[in-house]
Amino acid sequence: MSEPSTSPSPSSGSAAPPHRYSASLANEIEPKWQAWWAERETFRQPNPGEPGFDASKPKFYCLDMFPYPSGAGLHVGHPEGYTATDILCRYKLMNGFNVLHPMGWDAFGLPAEQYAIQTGVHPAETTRSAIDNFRRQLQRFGFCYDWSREYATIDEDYYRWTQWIFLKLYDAWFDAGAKKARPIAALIEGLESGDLRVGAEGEVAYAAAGAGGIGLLAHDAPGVRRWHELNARERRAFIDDQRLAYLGEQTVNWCPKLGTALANEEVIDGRSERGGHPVVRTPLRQWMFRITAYAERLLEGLGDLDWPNSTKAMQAEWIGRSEGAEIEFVLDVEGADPAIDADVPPMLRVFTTRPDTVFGATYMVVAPEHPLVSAALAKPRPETPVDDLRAYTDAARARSDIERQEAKDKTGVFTGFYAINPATGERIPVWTSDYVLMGYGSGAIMAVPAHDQRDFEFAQAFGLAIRQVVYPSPLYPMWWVGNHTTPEELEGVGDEEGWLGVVADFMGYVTTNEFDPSLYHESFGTIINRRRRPYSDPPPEREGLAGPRTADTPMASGSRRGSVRSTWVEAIQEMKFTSAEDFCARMADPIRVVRQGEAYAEPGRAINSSNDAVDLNGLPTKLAKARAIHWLEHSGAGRRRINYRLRDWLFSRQRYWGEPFPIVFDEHGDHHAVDASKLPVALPPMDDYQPIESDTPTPLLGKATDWVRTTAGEAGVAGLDPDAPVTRETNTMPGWAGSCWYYLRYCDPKNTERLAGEDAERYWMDGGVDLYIGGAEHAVLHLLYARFWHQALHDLGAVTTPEPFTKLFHQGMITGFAYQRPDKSLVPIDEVDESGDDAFVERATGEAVTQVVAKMSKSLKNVINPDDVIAEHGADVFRLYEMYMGPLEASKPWNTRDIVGLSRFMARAWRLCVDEQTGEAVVAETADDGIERLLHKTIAKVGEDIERLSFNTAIAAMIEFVNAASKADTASGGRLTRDQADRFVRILAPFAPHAGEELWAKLDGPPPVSLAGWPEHDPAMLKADEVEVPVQIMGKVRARLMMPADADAKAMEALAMGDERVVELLAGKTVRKVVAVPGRMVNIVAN
RNA sequence: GCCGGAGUGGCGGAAUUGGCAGACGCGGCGGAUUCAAAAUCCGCUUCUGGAAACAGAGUGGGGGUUCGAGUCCCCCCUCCGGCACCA
Repeated sequence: MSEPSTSPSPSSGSAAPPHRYSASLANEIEPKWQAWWAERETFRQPNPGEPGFDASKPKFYCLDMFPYPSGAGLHVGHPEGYTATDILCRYKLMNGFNVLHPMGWDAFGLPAEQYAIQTGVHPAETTRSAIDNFRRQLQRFGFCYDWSREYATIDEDYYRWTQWIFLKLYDAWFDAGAKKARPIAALIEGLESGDLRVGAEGEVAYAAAGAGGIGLLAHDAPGVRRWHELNARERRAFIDDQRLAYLGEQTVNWCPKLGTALANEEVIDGRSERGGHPVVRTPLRQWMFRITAYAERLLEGLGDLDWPNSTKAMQAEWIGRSEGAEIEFVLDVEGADPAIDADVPPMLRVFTTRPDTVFGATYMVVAPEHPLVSAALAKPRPETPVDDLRAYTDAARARSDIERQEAKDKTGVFTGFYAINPATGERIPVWTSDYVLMGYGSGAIMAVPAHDQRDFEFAQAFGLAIRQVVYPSPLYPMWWVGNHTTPEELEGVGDEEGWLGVVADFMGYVTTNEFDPSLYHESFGTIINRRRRPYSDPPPEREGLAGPRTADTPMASGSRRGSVRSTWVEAIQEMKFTSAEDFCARMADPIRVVRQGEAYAEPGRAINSSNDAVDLNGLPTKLAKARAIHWLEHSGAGRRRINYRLRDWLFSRQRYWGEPFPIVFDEHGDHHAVDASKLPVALPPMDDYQPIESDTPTPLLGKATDWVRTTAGEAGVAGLDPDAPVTRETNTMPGWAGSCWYYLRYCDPKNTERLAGEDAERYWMDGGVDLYIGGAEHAVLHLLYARFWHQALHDLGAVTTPEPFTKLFHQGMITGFAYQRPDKSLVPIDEVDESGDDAFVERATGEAVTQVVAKMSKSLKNVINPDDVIAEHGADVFRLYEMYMGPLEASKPWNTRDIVGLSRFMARAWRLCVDEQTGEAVVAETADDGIERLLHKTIAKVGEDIERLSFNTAIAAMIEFVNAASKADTASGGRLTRDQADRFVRILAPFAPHAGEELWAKLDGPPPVSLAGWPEHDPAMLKADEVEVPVQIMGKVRARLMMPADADAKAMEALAMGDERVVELLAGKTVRKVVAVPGRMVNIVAN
């Protein structure tokens, strides 16, 4: 293979050696090697079945979150993650992997469209030029992407398959019995054969229900109909309602400023995630994805993923699984006129996580949007305050989400209705209040003011009854111990929560020590530790991942604040015992221990909870719940139920710059799919992007009238008369659509038959994407949507793996410095002067400001442009600096001053191998043993550190090696032998690939070094014969002795005890114990 | 309030399994080289006391377990990210 020639770098200063490593040298060799790689397609990775593919190698699919190519160009944050994956990929290549490392463009999106609105330039034009700029910038970093796989989501060849996936989900339903998606055809088959029937509320009824899982509707449930009992319209409506992609009338988040509706996930604090514009709620008929059907699987699937805890927790929280019960409260309409009350629903169905507190439900609340409120307004009850109620519901509807969240005080109005509490038989009032949300559960609650803080505040505000039905669990055994002393009675209380032993110790403590309330915290710690048994809170009842959270699970909680234990400690602190007698006497009084003015929402023991059919009294909350549910199911008043916070995913946008839906509507308004063979449905050209001003959200594509009005034949709809007039769907897909499956397309980006060839998909996606690196801002949105599509596609046989991303990693944000005035306001960096040692003053005022870390922003003038940094230092130094700043996952400030350290390192490394005068390789004849050992150690360390993405320590190890080698004897002409330099350059190359290639070429290695093997290391060389061992006396290091590395504990002890200084220090003391850890240290205990 | 993280020199950070705290880099100080500067090279650089040897303190604070704790346990504080009237 030929080696590109390097001309001597132009001398910048008169004295600088001609071949010194410098920015100008870097800017010369870097583009040269980039061109070399591109020309030879060094990083082109063939697919299975293609020439050059080696099936004997293992695969490694390493994915970066592809960027949205903005007009502003690359930010320093982009190359952080990209450099990390690049180093790892190069390392894997050197270790004999087939590496898939692709890059592409997430190119549909709002910024390009907004720019088009302002300037009239077509979004495709601005996007294409932004892509060219991004590509240029990324290539300047020398990343080893397989550019032959590049594509953009706006390519028709790509979004054709995005539309295809939409149709796949459109043509599928979620079979709750099988817990997976199946084709619509299977649903129709099931209905026609009679296996499936149609429920009263449009659900699927199963023959096997009852024996099967929870929530399945049985054939014999009330109102269930057979398929043949439905007419054609009903059948169509039923089927359309079952689709994974369905048209739903929803209250949507409409953002007038952006001119589009947004998904729940895109709305934060009542404002749009992008741009922070106000969002209002308005009803709209929109395409939705039935992601809620996958709630359980999306949650369960998290357990097996190697993802950051925070991200798993956020997804779990977003899915929001709650276990509890559904309870029916019959409305008390006795004595009312049946004719008038025909429209009133017979009962209120509520969801609760605390069925054990049903005896404490003293009133009910429905959301202002609840049908019962409309019923109360239409046909008022005798007690209904009609005017107040109307005023309240009107106000609640007008209130934006922001205002709702800001309101603290509980407000509400009585509806005039009463319901019967199924546990107590009491007649309880039904109120409406906006603290109950229509979108969660059934929009109605049973209120238990004694044990729910919100209900408590509401009851206080309106003078409603409060009944305590739970006694604080931690105090319950203490209270019991205070009153019952016989072993039999203690037995009776049960100790399944593990409290009694600790209570016994605490009793011992309070009876033998003086009381000091301020020491309660410490004494608990002491007691718990003295018992030497793992202390555990009652098993978690919180929603989240399945299974107990122990220290071994990735979800283990670091914080125990707010736990039952904290409640206990707080309650005891507040009681301020003064003596042991006081303790025993007051623990006997249950009322004293409940804090005033607050609901007790923690687990405890049930009290005041029994009727003729069920008795919960004395049961711990967990058991009380189970018994309450058992009773509800038997009495028919309710059933066990799992509720999710997750809502269906709103998929329609009213914008231009997105994928069109492959859907048309016929004259009846029924929707039809465009035939898959007729895809893509191309985005029509337009030159007017102004949003349509309208009270009702109107899609922009409506302006393309020639495109919208077409015929079934023209649009490619099978099953309709080709001449039948149809109108196209004018909404477009959101930006998430393209990024939901892009990782699949990389497997086989040119395939025209499938979204990716089967062999390619099976090979690269085997076990999922091996490593996915990107920002934590996508923790919920992109990563949840992509998992949903993937799981659905897996069900439907389009992909082979159940989860897309096996290992996920978030790189931290690169921040910048800013300066803060005493009042905490920030000052741009160009308005600040340094006034001595790390002190800063604001130029305008002369006042002192302090340096703080802040997000890079235009207003703070602290944005770093990667192009500038490369011009000043070169890409290799840039890469090294970003990797050396700190742990990849940490957010770190860019400090321009620090980069020079990596420049110096590169120069030293270069000088280690190259004569700065001649530019020739300089090598020693003989190897220095110490350097050889250090090289082995460094090779091992760098390899391990790359594997665990600890690039900062890997670089530190290489710096150490270069520093040590630079100091080595130079008598033989060089510091490293050719063989040593060869090995060092190979480990340096993944980090600084251009300099790596250049040095490799100088050392006569055949390029590219990128495909040379990773050097071996000999584990025997990592061990020294003699090690320095610290000798501690009472835990303090008092001496350091050289000892044989393989000395055993006895020998070490003897050596330590024989040391002069140790003998001196031990004079007059008795040696109690000696602990010697071979190869580590010796500790002598003496007094 | 809830969930997830973090807190170590002047600064960025290291310490992988409970075993020498501060690797490595920046900055600073001193020196060599130079007419001079840059660059480069060498030495020192946690704090306190001391000329030094050395002694004491030290990983946000308080307690505990252990021969030994930055690391494990308990309590508290601060900061960052996320969620939030979710029944």
